[in-house]
Amino acid sequence: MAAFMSAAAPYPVERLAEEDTLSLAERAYRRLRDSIVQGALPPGSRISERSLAAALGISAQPVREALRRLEQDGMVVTLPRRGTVVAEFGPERQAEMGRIRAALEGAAAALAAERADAATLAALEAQLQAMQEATEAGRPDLVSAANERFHALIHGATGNVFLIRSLAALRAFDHVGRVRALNSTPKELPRALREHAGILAALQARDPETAEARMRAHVLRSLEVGGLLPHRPDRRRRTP
Amino acid sequence: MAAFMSAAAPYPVERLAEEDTLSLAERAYRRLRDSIVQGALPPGSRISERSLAAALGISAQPVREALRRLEQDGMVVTLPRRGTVVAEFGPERQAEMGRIRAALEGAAAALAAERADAATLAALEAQLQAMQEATEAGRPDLVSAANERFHALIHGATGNVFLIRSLAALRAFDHVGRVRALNSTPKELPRALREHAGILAALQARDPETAEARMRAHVLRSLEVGGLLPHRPDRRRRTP
DNA sequence: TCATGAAGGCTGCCATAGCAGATGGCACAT
DNA sequence: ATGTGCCATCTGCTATGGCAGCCTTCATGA
Repeated sequence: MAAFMSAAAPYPVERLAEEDTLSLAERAYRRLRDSIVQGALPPGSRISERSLAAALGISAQPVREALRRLEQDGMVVTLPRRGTVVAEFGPERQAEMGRIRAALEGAAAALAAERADAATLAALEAQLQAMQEATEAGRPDLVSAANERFHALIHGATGNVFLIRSLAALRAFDHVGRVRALNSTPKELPRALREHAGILAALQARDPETAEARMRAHVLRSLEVGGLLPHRPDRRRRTP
Repeated sequence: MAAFMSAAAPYPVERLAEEDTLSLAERAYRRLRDSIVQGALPPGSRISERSLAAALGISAQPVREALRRLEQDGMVVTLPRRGTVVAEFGPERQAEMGRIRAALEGAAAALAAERADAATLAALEAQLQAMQEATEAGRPDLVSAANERFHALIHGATGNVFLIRSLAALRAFDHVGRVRALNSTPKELPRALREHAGILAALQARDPETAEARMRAHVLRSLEVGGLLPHRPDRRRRTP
């Protein structure tokens, strides 16, 4: 049970909120989510509200809330009066979640193109610049951080709670696959940079359709690089 | 507080599970959600865990869980130690949720095209037939019911919990607008029928791209008919 | 040997009680 | 009349305990 005592978590965006002021349920949720995506809690692991609460040193109530959220995210499945188990997500599950994320990121980009204010656009430009410098410096870790912030800014620009929460869960889901994609080939970093620039251009031009298409293609291609989706050179076949 | 005592709920799909065996939290969630989307709890209404629990005749714990889920759905917003309030969702919010739903429904259709089994395809054909007959009989209510089941079948065919839950929340969100769209003009029913037929054809052809495109267009157009999105005759402008 | 069933230990679920933080009003001083 | 500090009262949040199902187990009987 020492897994829950791990210190760091790889999602700097959410760290902005003070760790101490967060509710116990929220902390338990993030901790469990990180433990699952990092493999500390492999699929099939049985999770008991009581024992987990004891391991975390808190009551069973916040733990229960955290498990409920994880269930909504599809990370655990609980049979009533039976137990809660970490869900199985093999490659096909990962691919599913990735395609769903591509769709939602596209919708977020479209909405952001309509209502992003000047400050947000400036912040996006700053993150793009940071990504550029990190790319030239050959620092994939900094690129990854700027990448996360870039997307988080777009999510926030929509002002839609449902979208923000869903995308936060989905991005946490395949965070590991995303950094792996960035480190795959040396050509990957500048390509991601170019795509981000294209997305930002569409946002500045207030063009929802283009922003959505580019963002969607960006996510899908990063999934292919990460090995979660098969490469599809031909996407033009149609049904009569 | 008699609003929570209302009997019927307009989502026949979820009624398949026995009402008695559902947890109190689940029942409270659906009840509150229906009360909100039907306007019984207008935006800005303050909701107290305790008083609401007393009105429902249950403890505060299940009510709290229901409120957390509604918060994830973006229907309520709660300030810590301050209170919970029904969120404001004017036309622009409705439009947002509609576009998000279009994106997710598209993803669901794409996944369903890959892994829907023969039984599901047959069931979809049956619902299409039912929709056809209801259309010819001039029964918009039956068309609406078959419509909901058609989409629910596709959602279930994906086998993705996250997708299923998200779409259930989104569809509950603008259920009223959807029936209004179906009853808008007499040409609407056969058009929806044709679009469904086209989607099913793409599913049977195992063509994810076409299925996604058609489903997405179908949802977007129904949103336009419902007045939630402006009509966009030209969608081909691009950013250089 | 094998079916059976009762008991104990699990599980998630719910009710109750009490906590700290936030709010509004009121008395008081300026 | 206005600013100020205190207190009753509200809120969401958490801890504790007990409930009803589910599952395993082992003694009992045929």
